[in-house]
Parts: sequence; structure tokens; C-alpha cells
Amino acid sequence: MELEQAKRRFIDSWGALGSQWGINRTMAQIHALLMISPDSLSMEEIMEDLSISRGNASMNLRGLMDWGIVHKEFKPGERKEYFYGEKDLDELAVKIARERSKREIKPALKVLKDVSSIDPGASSEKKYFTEQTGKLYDFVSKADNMLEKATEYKDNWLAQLVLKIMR
Amino acid sequence: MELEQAKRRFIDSWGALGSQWGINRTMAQIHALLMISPDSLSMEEIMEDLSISRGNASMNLRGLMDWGIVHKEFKPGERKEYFYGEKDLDELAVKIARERSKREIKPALKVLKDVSSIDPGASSEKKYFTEQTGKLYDFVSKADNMLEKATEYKDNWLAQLVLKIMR
DNA sequence: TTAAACTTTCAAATATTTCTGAAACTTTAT
DNA sequence: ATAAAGTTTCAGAAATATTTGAAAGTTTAA
Repeated sequence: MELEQAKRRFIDSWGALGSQWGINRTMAQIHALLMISPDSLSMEEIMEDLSISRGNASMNLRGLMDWGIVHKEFKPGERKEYFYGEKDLDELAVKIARERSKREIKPALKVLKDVSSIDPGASSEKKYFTEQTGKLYDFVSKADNMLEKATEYKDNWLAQLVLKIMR
Repeated sequence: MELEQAKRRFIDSWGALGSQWGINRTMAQIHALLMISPDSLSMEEIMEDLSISRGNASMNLRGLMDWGIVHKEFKPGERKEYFYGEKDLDELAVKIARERSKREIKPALKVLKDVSSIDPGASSEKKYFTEQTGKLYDFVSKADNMLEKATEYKDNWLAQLVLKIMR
């Protein structure tokens, strides 16, 4: 397999994977491209490589920067902005986990907390509802905490977590 | 907040959360409905409650059963099928983790393995590509293993994992 | 074997998401 | 102050994904 071919395969499948995870195809593709690019790339270069419009490139680059997994750089003497991906994979994982928690899990927890705290009263229907949503709240909350802990300690997470628990 | 209101809020937000995670809205809503329903429900009842068509209900129920998080039941003397959700949350999490690994992570790993093993040759561009995709492979692989371990031991995962590692 | 009860399938309709491209905007150099 | 170089915005177009509904298929009971 040739480089160009391998590159395409990687970018395409990363894009497809992204869509399955609720990240749009282009955003995932730009990310993939930057992950395998030794140098930072200008918007022009990204547009060219992925055959996408300027608007699309601009919006998705901004999105990636909001996630904190792509950064801007200015090259001395040049006016263009250059973009590069976060290449430290631990750091990448931490950023993604944090953002997903903030954007998706936390709001879901709020809803669960709200709906699980209606007055259960006498009705057995209500009782069941508050019970189930309450359990769900506890569970999601626990999972979110674990995720937070795991990211907090990165590679050394296990040892440190054990220490913290035992103390 | 009244029960009906709370129920709607829960179902709607679970549906919205689903879309963000690449699970379609209706599928997530059916799942939400079954999670808070003390009894199993017929397809009619689900269609009615969520105002969706028969076809939609049928396809998404099948989807949920493929994930292993909703099950069919036959009530004695009745011809209809009744559906109920997996209510053990640990079990639910395990099922979801396993399926996502199988459907999404494993295929991604295959691509990463393939593309990272092109002959790097002399070109520094190729070298960089194989290096980066190789690292990505190791990382995703490690994460997938951790997920597997975590689900293998359910709530007691930490203690058992520690034991296993120390042995 | 028939028909009623129920479920599945799938082509077409609908809804949602993403993408384009051109205009508006911003920044920098002169 | 001007214009060149670059970036952002956003309304409409295009692409995707979801949903409907009716026909086809299946199962059960008599």
C-alpha cells in the first residue's frame, strides 16, 4: 500500500468513525489529517487536501479548537494561520473526555436530578419513576466521576487512584 | 413537576443525548420509555406513547434488541409481543461497552493496524505516518483493553483488576 | 386451510445535518 | 487611509438520516 493510499484510508475511516460518535465527518477528517501531518497546515492546504470549501474548513477548525485538540500557530514573516493537532495522545484523550463530560454528561445529569426529584407521593407509578431515574442518576454520576479520575491521573491513573482510595 | 411532564422531559432529553452519541433519537426514546416503565409494553403502546409509526417502532425495537438492551416477552394467552428494557444498570453498561467496542473500536483498530504497517522505507513522510498511526493503534488498543477489563468485573472491577495486575 | 392478529420490510416522503460560496468582516503593511 | 491577505458568517443547496405507511410476510388458532 502506498502512502497516499494509506493516508486516504486513514482519513476516511477516521471520518466515518467520527460520524458514528456524533462528530461530523469533516471535523474528524481534519483532525485525522493534522494527526499525521508533521508540519502545521494552512487553511488553504487543508481545503485542498480534503476538497472542502473555505467555510466548511473554517467552521470545523474552529470547532476543533473549541475542543482544545487543534491549535493555531503563526509562522514568522507569514500572515496565514497554521494549524496543528494535539499529538500527545494522553492529552488528547483527557481533552475529549473533559469536553464530552461538560457538554453531554453534565446536562444529562441535571435532567436526571430534576426529574428524579418530583414528589413520589402515593402513586406507585410515580414511585417507580423516581426510583429508576434516581438509580440512573447515581450510576451516570459514578461513571462521570470515574472518567474524571482516570483523566486526572493520565497514564499513572491506577496507582494514584489506589493510593487516593486507600488513604 | 407532574409525572407526565417529568416523563416527557426524561424521554426527550434521553433522545437528544442519544443523537449526540450516534444513536438515533427514536431508539433512545424507546429505550428511555422502557427504562421507566414498570411493565413491559406492546408495540402499539410504544407507538402511541411516542407518536411514532409502526415501521419506526419495529425497526428501532429490533435495533435495541440487537444491542441486547431490550428484550421480548410473550404474555400467556396473548399473541402480542411485549418489550422490556434491561434494568440492571451494570449489565446495561457492559452491553453498551461491548457492542460499541465490537462495532466501532475493533474496525478502527483494523484500519490503524493496516495503514500503520505500510513499509516506511526511506521517506521521512512515510516514517512519520507509520509512527503516528502506530502510536494511535497502541493507544486505542490499550483503551479498548481497559474498557474490556472494566466491564469484565463490573462494580468490583477495581479490586479485581488490582489483584490481577499484582499476581 | 383459512383468516385474523400481528410483525417486518422498503420505497418514497420528511426532517435534519452538513456544506458551499460569496459577501462581510478583520488584520496588517505600506 | 488604503488595499491586499486572510478569516468568518450565514442563507440556501446538497447530502444524509430518519420516518412513514402500505404491502408482504409470519404465526397462531380453530
